[in-house]
Amino acid sequence: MSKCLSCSQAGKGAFCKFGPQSRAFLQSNSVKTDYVRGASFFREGDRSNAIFLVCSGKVKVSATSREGRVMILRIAQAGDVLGMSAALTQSDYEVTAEALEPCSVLVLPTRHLMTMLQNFGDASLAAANVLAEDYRAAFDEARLVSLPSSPAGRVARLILDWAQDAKSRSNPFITMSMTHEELASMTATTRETITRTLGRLRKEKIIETHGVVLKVLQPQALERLCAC
Amino acid sequence: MSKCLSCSQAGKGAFCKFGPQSRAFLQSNSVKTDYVRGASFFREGDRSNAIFLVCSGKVKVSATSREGRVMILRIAQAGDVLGMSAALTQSDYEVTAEALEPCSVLVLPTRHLMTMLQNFGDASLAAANVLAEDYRAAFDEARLVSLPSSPAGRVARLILDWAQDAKSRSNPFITMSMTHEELASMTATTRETITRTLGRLRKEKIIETHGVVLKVLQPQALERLCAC
DNA sequence: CGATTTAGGTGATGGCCATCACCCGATCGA
DNA sequence: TCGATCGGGTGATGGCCATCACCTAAATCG
Repeated sequence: MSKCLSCSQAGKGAFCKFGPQSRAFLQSNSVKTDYVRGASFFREGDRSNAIFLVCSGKVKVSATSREGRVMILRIAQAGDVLGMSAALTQSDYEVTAEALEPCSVLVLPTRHLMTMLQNFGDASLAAANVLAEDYRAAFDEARLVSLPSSPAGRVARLILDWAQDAKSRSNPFITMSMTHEELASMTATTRETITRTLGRLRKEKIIETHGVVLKVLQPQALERLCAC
Repeated sequence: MSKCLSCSQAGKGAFCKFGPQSRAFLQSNSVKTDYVRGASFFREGDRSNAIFLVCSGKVKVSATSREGRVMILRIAQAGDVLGMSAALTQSDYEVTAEALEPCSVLVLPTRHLMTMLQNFGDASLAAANVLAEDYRAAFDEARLVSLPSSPAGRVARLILDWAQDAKSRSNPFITMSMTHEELASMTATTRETITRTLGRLRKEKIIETHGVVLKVLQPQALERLCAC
């Protein structure tokens, strides 16, 4: 695997696998930028003017209602690209992207993105793959929130998703580095319900927690709860 | 606007605006297929092997939980393309596509899609736009279900979205050609709640219905209800 | 170090809505 | 023409969970 020049990592992201031409174009037309924890790349409703290639750090992607209710769509990491949909359709950003950790990012202005897509076939395909990932994240979120019939079920579903993810990395433990508040935003419920639901799952020996580490003891019980 | 050869319509969809080369390729490598009402193009979990260009008819795009709960993602129409994400990532279909009316469709096998994307720049861009639309549909659904705090709020939100849509076609009336059951599937609630909520909105003179035609009398009241 | 903020835990309460059950009218099919 | 099916309407009920309120411990910070 070739290295992603800008990240100096073996990139897994769609934009890390460019050929020499598109890579050179990307390098000379994007600006490397650093964000401190809490800083926003862009906010919901802003006019879109660039896409953001995450080189390091974690990024919270969310949308907010006027009343202040927050929906967390996903947590983006190195290799992910943010703002592609808004840039392609030349519309406002539909989400807010905010650094959860200090982040290093390549910022590629929309006009250069367009040039790149028109000139380099591999870039077009990469853009399509980025959008396919964005779509899956949104679809999974919709599914997570729509299908289980209760908040408790959604929490169960979320834990199951994590478990599957951990399993795919052959790790029996889940590292849950999110606050109850954030979990509530991902499952369309409230902080108190998260606290109580996790407490109940612990008491019923369905899960086990040690600090941020979580272990699933009875996957079937979780599946029964979410029923999806 | 050039005609979409296969639909013989002035196409609005991304795949209706091809140049002569890609259009010819599409024509000679896809198969025109008709589906009767109720027939499935593909079902959730099927191995993906083609994309589907809707030429006429309406298509319900949905996902189902094991327990039978249904989430309707969107209703696709002429010009829309279905199955792009699964084809691009060479994975199983993540949704079920089902004809709500007799449908005429161009079916393009995945291998030909890949060839097309590699050879024609406009096709790659069109694919990216299709994915951007898919993403927006999923995002909007997630937002609709996540942000309003109650089922009644989600119904209000849905009606507001329709109203905006109707307004953009400068039409004061909304044609609601869906059953209460289907509305429930779009708002993650139950048929009874839909019936009762619509009844309440009627009684409070917030909306007015005559058969399938719906008119919003007090948009502000709806916004207060959904609070998003 | 004291003050403040943040994360998490918990009790009380009340309303909403999922569920079950049943009914009615319209449409359809044989 | 008559069941059968489907879409829609409605009552009763009970449980879940959103909301509010308050508390504790830990972290942060001046």
